[in-house]
Amino acid sequence: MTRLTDTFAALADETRFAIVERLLEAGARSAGELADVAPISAPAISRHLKVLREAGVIDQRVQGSRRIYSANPAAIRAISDWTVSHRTFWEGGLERLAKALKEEETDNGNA
Amino acid sequence: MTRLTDTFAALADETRFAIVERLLEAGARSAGELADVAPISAPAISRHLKVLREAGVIDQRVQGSRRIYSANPAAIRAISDWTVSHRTFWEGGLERLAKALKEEETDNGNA
DNA sequence: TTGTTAATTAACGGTTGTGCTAAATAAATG
DNA sequence: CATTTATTTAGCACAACCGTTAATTAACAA
Repeated sequence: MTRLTDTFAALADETRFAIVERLLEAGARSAGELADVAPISAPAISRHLKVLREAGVIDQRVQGSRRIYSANPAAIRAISDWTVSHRTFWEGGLERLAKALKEEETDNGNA
Repeated sequence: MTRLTDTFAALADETRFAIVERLLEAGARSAGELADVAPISAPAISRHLKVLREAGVIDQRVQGSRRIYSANPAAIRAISDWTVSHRTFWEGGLERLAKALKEEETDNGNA
């Protein structure tokens, strides 16, 4: 189990956050396909991927000469769980969550 | 509007995370009352509070010679909103969320 | 106004993070 | 087998982060 602070540290960098968002929205991608998230060198991207991987935010699988990365659901869920554990503080009532849930049930569209 | 990466950066430090958790769980506290979250000097705590404040994670109000700090609901909500915006990725179905919500409705206890 | 308490700011040093270029590794291709 | 492509590792520089002690600011109390 990685600490939540490590997860936050991994997501605290704009480039890494952009990488994770890309993986969340577009699905698994190779290192090369993630190169355009920021105007930095390939080695810099590679190191960001390493940081994310070591924090457990993304997973890696090797496919030939490519390394395919994907977001780790558990990491995002851990963050969500933390906010939920304090939900009564930041959310006055249940209306908003209930409404969102209801919309999903009927709507069933994606983000 | 603060960027989410700034919020994550603020919460990426163990001491700052502990401060925020204390404020979330125990409510508003003065700087002095937060001193015991970590075995570090008062100036160190003070600077962490400044980082959290500048990131919009906590609010400060002055009361005589004390500075009273409190968690900013909007910051936590922003994190929650982000996870929710990607919920379909990390949450296979709605069962878990629906269950948690249902428990809250009847139970209504806190964390 | 003198002293005490609460908290911050200033100045310094050590560690960590992030970028670069160059080099290395490993698979795919001719 | 030589070359190209994909990606990482190595080594270096610079900026940011975090802790400390000393000094400062502000409110409170005698």
